[in-house]
Amino acid sequence: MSKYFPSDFEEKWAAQWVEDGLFQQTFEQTGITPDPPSHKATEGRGNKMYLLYAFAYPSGSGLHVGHVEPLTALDIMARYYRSIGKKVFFPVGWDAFGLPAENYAIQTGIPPVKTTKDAINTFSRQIKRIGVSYDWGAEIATCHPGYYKWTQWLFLQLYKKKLAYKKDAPVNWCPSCQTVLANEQVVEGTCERCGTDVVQKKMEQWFFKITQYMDELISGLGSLDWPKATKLQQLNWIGKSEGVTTTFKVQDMDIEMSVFDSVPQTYMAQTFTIIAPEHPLVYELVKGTDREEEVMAFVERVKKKKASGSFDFEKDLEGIFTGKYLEYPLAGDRKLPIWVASFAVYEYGTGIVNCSAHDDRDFIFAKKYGIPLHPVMHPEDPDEATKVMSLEYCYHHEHEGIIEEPLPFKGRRWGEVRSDIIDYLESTPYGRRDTNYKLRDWLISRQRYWGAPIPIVYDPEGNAHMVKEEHLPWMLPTDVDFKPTGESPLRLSKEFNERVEKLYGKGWTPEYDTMDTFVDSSWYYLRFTDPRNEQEFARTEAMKKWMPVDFYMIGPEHIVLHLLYSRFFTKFLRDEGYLSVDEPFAKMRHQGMILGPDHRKMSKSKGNVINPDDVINEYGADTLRMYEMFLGPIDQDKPWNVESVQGQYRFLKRVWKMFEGIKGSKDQKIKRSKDQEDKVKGKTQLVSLLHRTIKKVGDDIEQLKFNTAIATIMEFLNMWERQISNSKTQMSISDARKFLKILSPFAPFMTEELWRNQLGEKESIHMAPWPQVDESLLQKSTIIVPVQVNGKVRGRVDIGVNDEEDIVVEQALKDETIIKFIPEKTYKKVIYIKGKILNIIV
RNA sequence: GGCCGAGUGGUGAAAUUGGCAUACACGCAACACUUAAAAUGUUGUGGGCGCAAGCUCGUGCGGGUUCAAGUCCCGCCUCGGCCACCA
Repeated sequence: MSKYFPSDFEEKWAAQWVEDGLFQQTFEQTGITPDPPSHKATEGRGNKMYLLYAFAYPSGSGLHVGHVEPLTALDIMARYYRSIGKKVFFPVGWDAFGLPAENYAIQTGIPPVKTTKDAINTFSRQIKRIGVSYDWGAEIATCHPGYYKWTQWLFLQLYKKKLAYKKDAPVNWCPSCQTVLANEQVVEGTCERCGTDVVQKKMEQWFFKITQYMDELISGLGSLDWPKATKLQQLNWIGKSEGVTTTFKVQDMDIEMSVFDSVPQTYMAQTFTIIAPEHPLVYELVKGTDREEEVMAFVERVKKKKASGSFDFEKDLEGIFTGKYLEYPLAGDRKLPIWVASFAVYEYGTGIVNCSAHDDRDFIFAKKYGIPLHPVMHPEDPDEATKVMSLEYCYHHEHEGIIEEPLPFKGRRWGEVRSDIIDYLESTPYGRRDTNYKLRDWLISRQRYWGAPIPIVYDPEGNAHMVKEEHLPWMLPTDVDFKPTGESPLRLSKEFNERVEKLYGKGWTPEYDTMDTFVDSSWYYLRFTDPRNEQEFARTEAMKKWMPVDFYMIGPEHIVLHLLYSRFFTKFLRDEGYLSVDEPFAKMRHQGMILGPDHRKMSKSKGNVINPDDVINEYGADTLRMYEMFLGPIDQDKPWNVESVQGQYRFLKRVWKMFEGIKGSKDQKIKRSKDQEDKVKGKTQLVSLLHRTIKKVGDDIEQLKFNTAIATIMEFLNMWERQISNSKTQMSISDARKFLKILSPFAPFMTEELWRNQLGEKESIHMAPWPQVDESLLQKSTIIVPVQVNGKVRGRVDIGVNDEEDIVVEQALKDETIIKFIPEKTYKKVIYIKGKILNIIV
């Protein structure tokens, strides 16, 4: 047998597995008869295990070490769950539409179809090279007409239910990408992709009415096994808040204004009203008055500042008086001056707020412009109360204080009075209980080429009609120019325009926009269950068989958008009768980021990028996999260490060497002669450790603790080598086989090579069952227990596992080093935690 | 500003969930093999004191609970992530 050269066999086995179809066609088992539930099942419904890694965008630069970590983790799970008898479904697909390919086309003129195909080929090759046991038979790509046909179908279903609608709305526009961006794609006022300042623009846009499902998107989180932080972020994003909406008349005008307030306790403190600069009512208020010019100039200035992204609410806290007053009969004949204020948010609530002394921003604003304030709550300390009432500082409404007004509630506590005040406001003609959300409907229109065309056509009067289902897939035209013009590229396609007139009539025109790629990627896990179906997006039985996804691994960057959208689609399709699950992803975790050796995020400009191909060329794919899994906990950010990689290579070489000695040796019965006693003892110890290792590796994989699983395997190898050199004890072949098997999910290539060539097995190691743990071997008969005196470890005793306290104490008191610390030879108290520790208190 | 997470050797990190702190690995040092290097192997490796057995301090800082705290409680400090004008 030659030395360990991974390049000798890794690619051979990768090709062989594909040829033998080892991990293939699981989706075809989609079945009609569900499998009987397994007792081994710890996750998943019955015996199925749907494993999913976030839909990858096939970028031109190829696979990154950051992809290798989650891919390997899922692959380990896939191989492990298969060997304990689960039906594993582990499909692969490509989130293939999107801006980078189109931007590249703008630069080079190479069509996105071509670059995307190349990129997918590169990714596929690399993923196969690291041995990911994907089911390639279920491969899908969102840019394929066979896929986007159903994305368009989904759009039409939403349209039929009025959950897809068109509206003229101010949108975020990126001047560089020449496209509309969703709120979520605007980062600090700049475009998420190119960093250009985003501007506001009004356009007719298509929306999905995700807000229809807001309450269920909140309540559904309860049942999910997701990281706590992720759930919280979703909650914050939806931003539900309950309160009161009150409506009042503007003095001397025929205008009513509504305001939302989630802190209605302040209502008697409210002394002025602010309105967002973007609000159309601003113009109505000042139109034709002597304030019109000044106010509208202010509005323009603030809007521009906000659009540029440089708006800072503390620095730019400013406003202007409209000259109008809001009638406020809740406080007698009080009139609230109406101000346009830079910090009022048009998109939230009604865009109009009544302000009081009990809010930091309101307080600062009022002080700045000399607007009177009227505090109604104060602290219990009388000195402090005087300061608050004389407006020395803002006593924030989140503090627990004593209510002064309204009089019927006087003397009660702030937090406790809230509900009663809402009831009171509801009993007046002005208020009603109300709920507000931060979540907006989902803007899906994109003035872009490389996406799924929106399946809508317009008649000559401009009315929207659905593209007929028999015309799906509504093909993306190819005769387009990629130069950005601010128009949708599809507008200039001759074929596209002619197609519509031919199919629908003279003067009919297509919708030129394409869909946000998040639409494509928010239902792909359903298509996987029935990827070649041409009649339906997926058969109901197929989805019933596999859904929900049992384990989903995605990067933390997808916490908000992708997950909310996917949950929305799932709930919609359930309501339409296609699906029987409420939530798509039962269990989810996030992989951490692999940082550069300098502990910073990898990037070309920093020159700290590690290329997985280089690592494979030097050490092989097994080493790369082992290293990334050994680095640390999967959900944590971890720096790459160039030198540490060799540690894994060294370990694999040692394993390889061990199996050199195995070939040809037979399982021998060791004679129980005197000189053989060491051997027997060593062998017993080794076998016992092997079974503990098998158990721990399995447990660790199920808990995603891949780093400690590997450490455990290493400990076993250390022991194995020591036994060979100390007592000349070799393990039996059947035990060596078990060892190889538990290593095989981590290092699939080397273990396969040794399994077949060294152990002479005919079937792949990856089809072999996980070794059974012999529970009787897990028990040790004697253990070493640390002995503490007054809480400090002073010695150890060797005792039987089941020995009771008095025996252990007796043993401990025989030990000279221990007795040294018990000068009086007596003790007050003894604490013995069975098998763990003995503490003697003197 | 809000929410979440994290601080353990020279480095990446373990710690059966309150029970021997530093498993496993990297690095480093010495030795063996070698003409030499690489590779490999052996031994050592938290700080201080000591020839040594051993003692003592030690998980960001300060307190507390407990027979026992990296782990639980209270108060700080530092770093990272996300959201940030949401009334």
